Amino acid sequence: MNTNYIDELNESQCAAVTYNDGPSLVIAGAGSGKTRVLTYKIAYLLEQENGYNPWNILALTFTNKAAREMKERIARQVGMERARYLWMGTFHSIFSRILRAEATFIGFTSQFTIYDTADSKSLLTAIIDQVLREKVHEELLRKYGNRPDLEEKEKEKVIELKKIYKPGVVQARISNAKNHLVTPTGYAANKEAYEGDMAAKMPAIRDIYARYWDRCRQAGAMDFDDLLVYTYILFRDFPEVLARYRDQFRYVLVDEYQDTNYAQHSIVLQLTKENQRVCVVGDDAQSIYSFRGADIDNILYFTKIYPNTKVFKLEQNYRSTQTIVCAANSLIEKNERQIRKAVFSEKEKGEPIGVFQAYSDVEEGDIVANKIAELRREYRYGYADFAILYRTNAQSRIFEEALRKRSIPYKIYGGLSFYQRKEIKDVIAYFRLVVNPNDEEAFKRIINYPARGIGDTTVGKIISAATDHGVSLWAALCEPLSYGLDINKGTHAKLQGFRELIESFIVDQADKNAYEIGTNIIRQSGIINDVCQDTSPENLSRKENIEELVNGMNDFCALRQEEGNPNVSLTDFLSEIALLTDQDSDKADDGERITLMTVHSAKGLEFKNVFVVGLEENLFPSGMVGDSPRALEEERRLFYVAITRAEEHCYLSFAKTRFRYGRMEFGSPSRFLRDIDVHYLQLPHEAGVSRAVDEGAGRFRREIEGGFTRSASPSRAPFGSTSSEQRERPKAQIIAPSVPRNLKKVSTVSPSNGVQATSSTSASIAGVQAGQMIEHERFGLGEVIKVEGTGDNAKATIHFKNAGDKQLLLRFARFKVVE
DNA sequence: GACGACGACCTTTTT
DNA sequence: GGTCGTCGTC
Repeated sequence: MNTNYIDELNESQCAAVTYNDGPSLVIAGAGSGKTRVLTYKIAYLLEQENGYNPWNILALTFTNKAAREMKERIARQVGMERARYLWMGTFHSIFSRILRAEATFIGFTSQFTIYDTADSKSLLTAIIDQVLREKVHEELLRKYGNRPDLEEKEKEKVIELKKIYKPGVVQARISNAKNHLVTPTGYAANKEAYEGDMAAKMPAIRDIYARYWDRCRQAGAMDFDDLLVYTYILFRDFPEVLARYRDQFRYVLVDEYQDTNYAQHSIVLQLTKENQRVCVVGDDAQSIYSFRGADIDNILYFTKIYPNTKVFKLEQNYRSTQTIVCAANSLIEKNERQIRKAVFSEKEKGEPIGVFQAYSDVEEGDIVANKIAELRREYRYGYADFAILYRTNAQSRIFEEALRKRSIPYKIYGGLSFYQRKEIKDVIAYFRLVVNPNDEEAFKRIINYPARGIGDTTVGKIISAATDHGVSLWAALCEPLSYGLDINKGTHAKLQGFRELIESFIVDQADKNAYEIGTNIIRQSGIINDVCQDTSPENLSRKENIEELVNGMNDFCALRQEEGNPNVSLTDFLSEIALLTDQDSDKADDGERITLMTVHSAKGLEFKNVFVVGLEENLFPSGMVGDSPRALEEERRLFYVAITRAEEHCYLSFAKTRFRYGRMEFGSPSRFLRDIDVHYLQLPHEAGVSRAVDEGAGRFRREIEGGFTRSASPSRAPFGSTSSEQRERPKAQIIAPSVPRNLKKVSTVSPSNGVQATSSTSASIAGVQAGQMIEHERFGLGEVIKVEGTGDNAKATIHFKNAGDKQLLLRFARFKVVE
């Protein structure tokens, strides 16, 4: 435990940490130790005399990763036994926790489903179709009366309209409304919204929104935006509930405040308006998520909302060379809307930022790959010291090819996440339906998967019967007769078969943990058979993914049990994964690789060497900015984020021609290249772009610090990680015994609790004492601090070298004593 | 209900 | 250029 951490802070960091008499706004320039300030501030709050209890502190972040890392760092300061009771997490996860506890107030159950973006889009597609049909039908009826011969015309009209009502666009508008806390009623009454819809030729959006809202409620489901909207409504309509949380959260901290939207801002205000104990940290220059509803005004005008705000500016950059910092400053200066600050670095001056011109996108790939090889030779960098950042994911392919050609290892971020894969979504849909049978999207997904002869026609009938009677699809399925379902005997039997299957799982669920019920479902639903039908590569990979999921569930249950939570239900598992993203299961640190990612996903990261590529007009800045100055400024901030990821070397490149949408296109260098003071650039020796190279920038010799790599934080996904360490552990067998090929030998599953009994759960655990060193399967080496309780309740506090302090129930803990 | 052909589409994406 | 959704055929 480190008690003198205050000494490690610079003056402004220290001031920000120790001030807590009122609202504070910490403007944290890139690389200025923002996370350090937040963690130390929380530690400081906990350790003050008459200080705060951990559960009095609410700390909100945007990513699970940020929350986890911060919690670990705080645990290092104040110990895990206190840190674990902090309310620290993403907006969405904290609010879903609150909503599950208070679900009845807003007419939900605590089992509510969380629809991901795909679910919500799929539901919207269905609703758009429905609403348009009805509208067109009504209109023709009104105009011409009942004429069956107009059916064709009706169909055509619907198809035409569907081209305008694109699900993605409709979804964005509804999401935007929710982010501004506008409910369907409010939307219908909102003149501005209606005019916007008319301008977009989509007057029916208000109806679509209303129906979407109702259908979600009917299904007992919330989308990501609803988690915010309903939290706001809960606090607004039930002052006694708000009072409870307001009294509990005596101090509220928000990370990345520049990325908050109106709803998030409003909820923070609900909680803090009265006592004003709030601290927000952020950098307006790094606000790059306005397309997701983030409103930079929240940070720009924070001091207007909280008039007594004390503002702290962290301006010393500890990450980058002076040249990189100055170049970035000269760029961001071109923005109007910002909080002025003077970021500076006291590191070496460093080398100028190299600018490369390529004739084609392919050549750009070659130039970058060659430069990487050159830098590696010259400075002995590891592969992990490099990142290639681009504006769009589509640009990654060229660089992949260039790197592959030279056998340079790389990893790509982005693309389909684990939980977005079809086979995983199918399995999860079963889980979801078992937990919440009203879940419409889960229902539609699996009613005929694996194929059981229930086709689209039947599903269509169920849907219209359900909507006509205002019940869920499940309710309609259970009582087809009462809801006037017109189906034949055979279909009826198939439907009831499905109902019985799901009901058997529901019954099963009562006395089984998530892992057991999960494997049961996968076996008995027929998913296994479907996946094992043949050994095609796709099926093999699907099988592996499902195994991965099951292993994740096993880990999840085991971990929760170790922490003293014996009954891990399917609901627990689902609510955990609903808000997980791929970034959370960091398969990242599996060695020496170059990183390829979009600038957006690079936010918050740092690399010794950064290549920002594709700096062309209509690409970076994106062609979508049009003539909107606001959008252009956001693109500029995005470029600012890109440059400030670099610690030692930064390179910018553009190509004169590029393949896009299958066509060769000509491009011109990005206007952003001209926004950077030429003093900090090393321009290519080409006519037109060439300028005198600044010799004064000098050259710095980097001290080569031996063959090290930056030690990545030991953070890890709560479970389901794909790291190699865990791959080596025995896997649970879920595949039908008839097809055991290719499967590694697996351990037996103990019938009592469903958790693997492994060799490391040895008898020696009975004699664990303080002071011993142990090796845990998951957390690695650690020292036993103390042991309390006896028998089944025996609990050890262990200080892990890489994972911080943990309290584990010996009964379940999987470790062995080492000498 | 499965499969192949054809056409429309295309930014970024913390949850 | 690559993906996804729709439509027509067996």
